Amino acid sequence: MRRPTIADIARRAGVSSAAVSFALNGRPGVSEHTRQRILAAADALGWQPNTAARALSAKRAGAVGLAVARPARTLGVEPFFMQLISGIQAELSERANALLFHLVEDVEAEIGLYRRWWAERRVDGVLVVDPRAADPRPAALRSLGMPAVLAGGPDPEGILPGVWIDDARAMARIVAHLRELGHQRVAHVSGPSGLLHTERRSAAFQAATRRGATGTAPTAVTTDFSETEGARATRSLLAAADHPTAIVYDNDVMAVAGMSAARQAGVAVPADVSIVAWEDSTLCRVTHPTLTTLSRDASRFGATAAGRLLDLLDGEPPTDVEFDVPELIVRESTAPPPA
Amino acid sequence: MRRPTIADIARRAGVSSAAVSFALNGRPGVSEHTRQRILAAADALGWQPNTAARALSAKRAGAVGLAVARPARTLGVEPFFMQLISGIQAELSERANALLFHLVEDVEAEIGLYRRWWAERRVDGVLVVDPRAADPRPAALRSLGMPAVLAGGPDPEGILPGVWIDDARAMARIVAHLRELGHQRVAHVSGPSGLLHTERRSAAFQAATRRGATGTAPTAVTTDFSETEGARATRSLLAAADHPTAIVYDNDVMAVAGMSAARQAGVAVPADVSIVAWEDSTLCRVTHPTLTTLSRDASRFGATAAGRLLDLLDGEPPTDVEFDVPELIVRESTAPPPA
DNA sequence: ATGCTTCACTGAACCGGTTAATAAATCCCT
DNA sequence: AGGGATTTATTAACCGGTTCAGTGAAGCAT
Repeated sequence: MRRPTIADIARRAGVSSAAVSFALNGRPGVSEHTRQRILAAADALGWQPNTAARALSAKRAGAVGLAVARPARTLGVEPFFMQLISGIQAELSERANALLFHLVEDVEAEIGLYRRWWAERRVDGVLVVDPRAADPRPAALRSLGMPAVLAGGPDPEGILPGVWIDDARAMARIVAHLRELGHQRVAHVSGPSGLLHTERRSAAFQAATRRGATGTAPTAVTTDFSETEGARATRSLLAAADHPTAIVYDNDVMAVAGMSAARQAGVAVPADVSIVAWEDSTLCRVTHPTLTTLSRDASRFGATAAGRLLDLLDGEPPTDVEFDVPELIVRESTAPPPA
Repeated sequence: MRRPTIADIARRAGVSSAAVSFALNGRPGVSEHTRQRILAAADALGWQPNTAARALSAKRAGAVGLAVARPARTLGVEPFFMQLISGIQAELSERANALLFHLVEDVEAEIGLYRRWWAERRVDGVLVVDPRAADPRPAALRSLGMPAVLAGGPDPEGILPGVWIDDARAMARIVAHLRELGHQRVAHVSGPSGLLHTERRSAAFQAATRRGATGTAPTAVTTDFSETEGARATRSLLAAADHPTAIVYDNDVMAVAGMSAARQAGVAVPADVSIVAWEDSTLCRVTHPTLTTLSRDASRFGATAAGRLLDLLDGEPPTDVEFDVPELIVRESTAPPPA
C-alpha cells in the first residue's frame, strides 16, 4: 500500500497542499478551524513525513552524526560510551532526530567521514568526542561550515562550543579522599597524553599532590588505557622501596588489571595499597575487593551535548556547558595506609 | 559555498543532467568518451550525491537500521556489540550505506521504531538482533513489508533470512574440552530463557552432558546475564556437597563474578572448579587466573549480516548463512578436577 | 461608499536527483 | 540507396515535501 502524502491529506481535507504543510508545521497561514481539520485528516491517514522530501526542500536532514575514533576493542569494555549514546538518543528522539553512528580508525578518517556526511547532506551536524591536544577537527569542521559540539572539553581554540565534566575538581576530590585516609604517597596511572581530558586530570593531579610530594619518586605513569599497560605501570610503581600507598587509575580496566598485578606482587589491596578507578562500571563491582570509583552521569552528559547541538541547529547561539563535579563512590579498595 | 549539483556537472561537461546521471551511475545511455568527460567534471567539482534527493527519487534511503533492546548498562560491558557494529559498518561503508543505530527499551519499542523508520523512509531495511522465543518482530516486519535480516539465529517461523553462529556445536566443543580434562559433573549458568541463542546453548548443554550426568544435581541455572545473578548462581551451585567441578557461563561478566564468588566461598579456581566463559574480552585476560573462553568473530559476523541485508535490498533472494563453530581459547581457568 | 490593511488560502516554483518517452544520429543488412 | 535496429543524448515529468508571490474576501477607519 502506498504511503499517504501531503497531497492525500489535502484532498481529504479539501485544501491545498501548502495549507497542509502550514498546518502540520504549526505555522501561521491557516485558521484554527482548518488546522484541526487537517490534523485530523493526517491522523486518520497515519501520515508521517518523508524525511528525504523534507530534507531536500527544508535543507535539514533531521539527523546528527557521532564518529568515534577508538579501536572497537577498547570501546566495548567501557560502559561510558553506551551510556553516552543512550543519553544522546533520548534527547534526539525527543526532538525527532536520528543518530548516525560510526566507528573510525583515527582522527583523519573521522574528518574524512565528516566531509562525506556533509557533502551528502546526511547529517545537520556532529557531536565530536575525545578532544585531543592540537586537535585538527575543530578547524576542519569550521572550514566545512558544519555545526558541531565538542563533548568532553572546552575547545582550546574556541572554535566549537563544548560540553564537559569538571575533571580537575573530580581529581581534587579523589586526592582529598585519599589524604583524609592518611595517604602521603599517591600515584596516578593516566591515559595517553594526547587526550585533553587526560591532560586535565594529570595537571590536576600534580596540583593536588604537589604539597605533600615525596621528593623524586615517580608519581605519574602514562599508558594507552589498556589492561596490559595498567598492569605494567602498577608493577613498576610498586617495585620501589617507598612505593605509593595509593594509586589512581584513569579508567576501570586498568584499575582491575592493576589490582591483579598488585596481588601477584604480594601487595594487598587495600591493606598495602589503595586503589581508585575513574569510571564506575560492572567491572568495579564484580572484583574482590570492590573498587572505589568516580562516577559520572554519562547519560545526562550525552543528552546535554545532543541538546546543545540541536539548539545550535535551531539557530541559538553557541555556548559552553560545564557539568558538576562527579561523585566519588567509596567501596572496599580504599583504606588507611599501612602504619 | 554552494555544493555542486549534477546541473553544475552538466554545464561543465556540456551535456544534459540526465546524461550526467547515467554516467555517474554507470548505466547505458552515454558513450564511453562522454562518460569519461562527465566523470572528470564531477571529480573536478568534488561532487557527492545529495542523499536526500537520491532517496526521494530513487526511493532508496541508502541507510539501514540497527535497534538494540538491551539496557545500556549491559551492552557496555559486552565487547561483542561493538565488534559487531564495527563489522556491520565495514560492510555498509564499502557499499555506500549508513547505519542508524538506536537503543530501545524493549521489543515493543523496537517494533514502534521500525514502524517510524519505515514510514519516514529513513532506512531501506534493518538488522534484527537477539532473536527470542515467540518473537513478534519477524511478523511485524513482514506486515510492514520491510526488508530485514535476523542476526543471531535462523528464524523459527521462517519469515526472515538469518545469519548465525553454531552455538550447539560450540557448546559441544566446550563440554568435550572439560571431558578430556576428566570432569564428570559440569554445570551451566545460562542467560534468560527468552533468547533463542541461550536456548540453543542450553539444549546443546543438556545433550552433551546427558550421558555422564550425576543423577538429580541441578546442573543448569538461568540468569539475566548480570554479574549479580552470576555470583548468586555460582554460590548455589557450589553449596552442594558433590558440587560441579566445572561451570560454563553464558558470558564473560558472569564468569568473572562467578570466579570471585568461588574464591570468597573458599573454592579455588581451577584447582577445585574449572571455569569457562562464553565471550572473549579484555575482562577475561585481566583476571587472575585468566579465563578459558569461547571466541567468536563478531566483526565478521556483523559484516556478513550487513552484506546479506544489502544483497536483499539489491533484489537477491533471501538465504540463510550459518557460521563455523567458534574457537575455544584455553587459558588458566580450566584444569583437571580435584582427585 | 472608498481605500487600505489583515487574514486565509492557493498556485507554482523549487530542492537535486532518477527515469520514461522521445528524437537524432549512426550502424547494419539486403 | 532504403529501411529497420541500435546507440547516444535530450526533454520533461516525477519523488514529497517547503515556501513565496499572489488572490479574494473580510475588517476597519474615514
